[in-house]
Amino acid sequence: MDNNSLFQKFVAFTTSVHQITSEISKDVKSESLTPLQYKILEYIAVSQPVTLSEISDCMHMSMPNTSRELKKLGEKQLCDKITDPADRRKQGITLSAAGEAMMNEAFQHIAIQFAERMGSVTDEERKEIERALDLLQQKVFY
Amino acid sequence: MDNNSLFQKFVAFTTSVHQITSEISKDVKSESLTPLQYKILEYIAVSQPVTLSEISDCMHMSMPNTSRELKKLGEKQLCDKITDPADRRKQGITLSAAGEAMMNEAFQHIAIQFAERMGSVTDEERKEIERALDLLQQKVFY
DNA sequence: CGATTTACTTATCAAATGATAATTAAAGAG
DNA sequence: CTCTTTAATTATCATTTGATAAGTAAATCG
Repeated sequence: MDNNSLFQKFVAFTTSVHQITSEISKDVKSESLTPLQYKILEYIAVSQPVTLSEISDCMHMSMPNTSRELKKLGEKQLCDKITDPADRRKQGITLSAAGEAMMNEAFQHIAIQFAERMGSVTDEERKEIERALDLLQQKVFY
Repeated sequence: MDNNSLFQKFVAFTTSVHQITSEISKDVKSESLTPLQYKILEYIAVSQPVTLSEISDCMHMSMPNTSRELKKLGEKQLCDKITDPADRRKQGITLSAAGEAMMNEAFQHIAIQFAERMGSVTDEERKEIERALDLLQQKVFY
């Protein structure tokens, strides 16, 4: 059962990834944002412009709940909705300037934590790590 | 800024890991268990025996809330508490037989999903993947 | 055109989770 | 033996999140 030992490693690995990412982005959550709202902003940031339905699908939440949270984000001036001229039922959602600023700051903060963690890594190791990330992303986490 | 491109990869990678693990373990959640309760059981499963304080620390939840959830898990007969004879304030928490059974089934299910995903991977690739997992766990997600 | 479907909204309710204060019992310090 | 600290519990409340029913407006179908 070689496959089984690989699975063990997979489980241990994903557990570590969850733990480390949560640690790294622990105090990123701007007050005034719930965890869910932060995650939605994160998703918008990397996928914008995006529709409500897409958010609903990708984040596994119902349309009504998605609508509610997005309304709150809109009220907080963190994202903009633009009605799609080609299909006026759809709304293209993007980060507002304030939203971009907030997310930039958040990513900045995460980047610093990451840099600290990577601190004493040689160039050679850095390349190895990069190759390993590519490999796993391609063969396992696609 | 070579470090920056590595960071980009890191973010993309961790996002993928979260997405794939959530997909793989999507319908594992036994009804009658809340997500939090499932995560706690998962933690107990890999770290048992464990104290309440440890769960509280590692899962970033307050003692009262930890106590509440553990009480529920106890009522559901999924875990046992054994008072530490050396320090009778502490409780060693383990999975009950039923808890073990449930978690075995859950892991089994995840293992199958994983095997499907790994399906057409050669022995050589498998070894590369294993090395990549080891490397990243050691240098990044420690 | 009328009927149906799609994208989204509003309202409401229930459950899950987070936060705090107060309490108990055991252990450790002086 | 007191005093303090530690581990855990109980009770309570607020907030967050999930689920469902019903409604609106635009698009599409026939």
